[in-house]
Amino acid sequence: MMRPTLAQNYPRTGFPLEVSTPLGQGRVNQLGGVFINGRPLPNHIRHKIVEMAHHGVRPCVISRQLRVSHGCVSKILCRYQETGSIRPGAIGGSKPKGAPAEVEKRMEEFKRDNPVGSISRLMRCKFGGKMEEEEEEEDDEDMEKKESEENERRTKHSIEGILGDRSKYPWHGSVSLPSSFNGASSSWRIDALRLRLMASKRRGH
DNA sequence: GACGTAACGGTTGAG
DNA sequence: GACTCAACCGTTACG
Repeated sequence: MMRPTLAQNYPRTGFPLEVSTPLGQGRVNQLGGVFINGRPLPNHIRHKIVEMAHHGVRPCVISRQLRVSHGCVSKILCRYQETGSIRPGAIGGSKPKGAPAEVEKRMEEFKRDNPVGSISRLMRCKFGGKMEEEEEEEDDEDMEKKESEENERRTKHSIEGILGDRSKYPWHGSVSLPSSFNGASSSWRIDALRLRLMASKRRGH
């Protein structure tokens, strides 16, 4: 798919309006929402997106209401369909160089026995021990704790700090997976391909 | 107008 | 402690 040059997107700074917060981290998207480039949306926003979708609110409405780009709404909902989790993936770090042989063997066996769908989801069911929703709820509390700790530690990097008033988003609770949710998207796999391409370019191939 | 997707720059953290 | 690399993020714009 074609894409305009970055200069078209972000003529001057390489990004849209920067929000003049004391933190100097926030940026404003086209919908007027505040975001931190490279950082996940706050958990309660992600929750809200999923819940609204669950209630039949259309993605475009969610996008406008929460002032989150529709691409992001789409991504979050697709991820939710795929994994059953609203949480962002683990950012940063490196994968272990190699899984222990036993683990690899088990994964192979598991793949053979379950030749469909997302292995990760199956793995979660098999080894995670908890049901998705239950896990999600507990994780939320955990996340909330972690978030506030995180905020104290480094408010500078938190969109919560920029958005400030969390009481604006009183919504909190568990979300059940709509049965109509089915299917998958592969949009973010492109990133992996892209990086591979970049790496091979760097190596001169 | 709504939606899915591609391409991008940025952030993060293990190694 | 500084650096690299590969994972993720949310954005915009195209189709």
